Amino acid sequence: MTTRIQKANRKRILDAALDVFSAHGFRGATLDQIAEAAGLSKPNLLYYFDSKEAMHRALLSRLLDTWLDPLRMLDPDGDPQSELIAYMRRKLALSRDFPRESRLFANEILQGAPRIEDFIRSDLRDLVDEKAILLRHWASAGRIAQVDPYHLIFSIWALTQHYADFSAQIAMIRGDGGDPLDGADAFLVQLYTRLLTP
Amino acid sequence: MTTRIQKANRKRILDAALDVFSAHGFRGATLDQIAEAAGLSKPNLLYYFDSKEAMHRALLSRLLDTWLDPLRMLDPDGDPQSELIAYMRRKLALSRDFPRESRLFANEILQGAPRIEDFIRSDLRDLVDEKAILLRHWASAGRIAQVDPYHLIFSIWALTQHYADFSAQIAMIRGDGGDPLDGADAFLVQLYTRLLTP
DNA sequence: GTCTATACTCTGATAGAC
DNA sequence: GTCTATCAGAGTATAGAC
Repeated sequence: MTTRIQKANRKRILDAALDVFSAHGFRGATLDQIAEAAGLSKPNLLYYFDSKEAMHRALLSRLLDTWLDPLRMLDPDGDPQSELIAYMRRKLALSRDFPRESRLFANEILQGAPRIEDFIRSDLRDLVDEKAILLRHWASAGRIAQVDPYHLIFSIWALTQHYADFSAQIAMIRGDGGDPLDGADAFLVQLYTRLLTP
Repeated sequence: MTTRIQKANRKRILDAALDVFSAHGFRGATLDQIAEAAGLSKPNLLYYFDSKEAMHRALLSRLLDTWLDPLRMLDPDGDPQSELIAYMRRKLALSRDFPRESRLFANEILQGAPRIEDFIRSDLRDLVDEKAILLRHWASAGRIAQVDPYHLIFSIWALTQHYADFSAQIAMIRGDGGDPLDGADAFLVQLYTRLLTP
């Protein structure tokens, strides 16, 4: 039987591991750092997770489990332009609310996506292909401008995730006090409104 | 005296180190991998560079030395819209021609920019501030649309660097055969033309 | 369940022969 | 200049007491 304490400890460990993995990558992270951040001893970490890899896998699978949701929600029956702007906003909200998860993902891709290659080639690719067809329909029906659907999706990923993945740079340029995402929503709405209007 | 052979070996080592550092980050990279990629023994690497850090520093300083050039070239006396699109294209060309350098930079920022913080807070920040003023002038003179100058610059970074930093993902989604940047130029010209036209 | 102590591997760096 | 051999430290993981 799994107690409340066990659940709470697993949660604490994963939260600490997310801190460390997202900031240093898989190899750059050490169990010492994670133990320190979790307030537990190193062997105790390994009582809850079989290995460092197991922690990382747990984080990734938790992330991938919901990574597709924003794009999935793109409604074929909605207003095309509003739907796309709403999708962009859902992705931007993820960067605001879950920047560590975004950086964890970015680290994986930067390193050639060794641990999530299967996910990208199957689930993600299928979903993107499906939505690309939808975007093409919308474009040829004159409901949005003629744009390449794949680059349109990539652009939303690039622009929204940038605020999480490169937040260190943004903070250093804009002054560390304010919110790095300040004004991002208005700018991106303006950008996609102008891009998509037929 | 420095021989041709020494110069050539230093070059080989830096090239191999760029491969490894850009793919695995500083901590994730090992001297064994670099030695293997360079075709030299591990101690021989350390004959040419004092330490692993020294190799990394050499790569970063070489990179930062030219990192500002594309933005610097933004000409206050040119046509605003053409100048900005030309800037975007220079950045996109960097992603095409020097993807490893882009990933090296991305790795640094993801990890909080510990080694290039000074550069960002001084040189980069000053340049961005200077160009932001220029963009504001252009906007209030009605020569480009009213857009936030900082977010405009960030968007160019995000969109162009994405093609280098996330190329693994793009290749897996679009099919590994073709050039990940195929169609990117046309899409981005379309995007910025629509965004910037007053 | 949690800790101390420790085994064992990997990695950065050095010594010294050639 | 380049290599083989090796050291010292860090890092993951396990053993075993409590």
